[in-house]
Amino acid sequence: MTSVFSDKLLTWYQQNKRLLPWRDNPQPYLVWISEIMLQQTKVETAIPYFQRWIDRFPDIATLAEANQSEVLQVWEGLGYYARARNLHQAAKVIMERFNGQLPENPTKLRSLPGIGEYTANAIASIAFHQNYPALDSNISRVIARLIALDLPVSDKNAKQQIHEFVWVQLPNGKADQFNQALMELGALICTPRKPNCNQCPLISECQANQQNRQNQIPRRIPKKSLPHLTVTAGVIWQDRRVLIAQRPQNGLLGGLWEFPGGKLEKDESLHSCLLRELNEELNLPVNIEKKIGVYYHAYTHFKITLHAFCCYPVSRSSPLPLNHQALYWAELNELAHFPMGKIDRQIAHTISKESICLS
DNA sequence: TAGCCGTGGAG
DNA sequence: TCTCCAAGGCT
Repeated sequence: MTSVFSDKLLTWYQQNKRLLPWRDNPQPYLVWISEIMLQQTKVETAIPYFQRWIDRFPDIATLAEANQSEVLQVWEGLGYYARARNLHQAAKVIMERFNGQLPENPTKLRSLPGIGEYTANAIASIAFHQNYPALDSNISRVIARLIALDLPVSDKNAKQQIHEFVWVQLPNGKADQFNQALMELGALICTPRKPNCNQCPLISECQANQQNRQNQIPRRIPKKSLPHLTVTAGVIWQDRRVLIAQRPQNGLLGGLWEFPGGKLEKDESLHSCLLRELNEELNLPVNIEKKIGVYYHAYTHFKITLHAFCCYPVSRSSPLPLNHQALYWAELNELAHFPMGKIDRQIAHTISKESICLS
């Protein structure tokens, strides 16, 4: 059964939906990849990554057989790298336990790494046309405004009310359109700040608009200020090669490569910090030569200012991967083949372009 | 359960 | 280098 509400919503969606590379042909694999890429990521950001991913890994079997370093390379720049590691691992599980086919059941989908409640329901509805609501932050915001919910959407009670609302409104057999329509509305019209209420197809049913509180709903939770760290990194040269180190599998930038270094401690100079870190991480005494640059970056939970230096081992020696998965002496033209985070990629560009320390 | 996990764009 | 936050999941 349908309602005036869902009729208005679906009509608006048919007339205003964006043409997206995964939308016209919702094959399960394409829907899965798109949903993972879109977690905490804007559509415009994800599109070129999606195209590259599908070109490189056209199906689940190809993905399962790939090397993790290829997977992370294609993902480089998108962030939240656990998503890529989980996609890779899930592909292997699908080959082994599900005959190479993405399961249709939301419970089975949720057993795969990287798929939680939202993504399982999104795949079940969009790829397999099952009747499940997929509650993401867009939909939660839209519903919160529709019912003038005076709570943060993360609140347990708020989630309950939102959940009840979508289950009541969900048109049987059209969950795929319903879910995507609400998300599209949240992304294009019912935006977090300054929603475009005069273009909204649901304006006459929106309690927040009627109360002129659309800018106060949903309620925001004040954020803590981020700690700001100072960090050093060494570009260590030997035989015209530079030393790169692979970060541990889990945690920040897991599996990516970096120029080794670490956090500045209290009352420590940049040079002593770098010497100490290279000894702790690599058991490698070095001489520090010229400074390469200063890099600022904001992660999700802290900000850093990183000072990068050219270094040379005091004597010919072999560093040890005491804090890393692996070490590698790379030629400059090899660096592009090793997945890196934003700052380390910038450093790699700098030393490649300017031949710093090489002459 | 609340903290961890990237990056880019908008304001 | 200000704040906010985007189709969340994991521990």
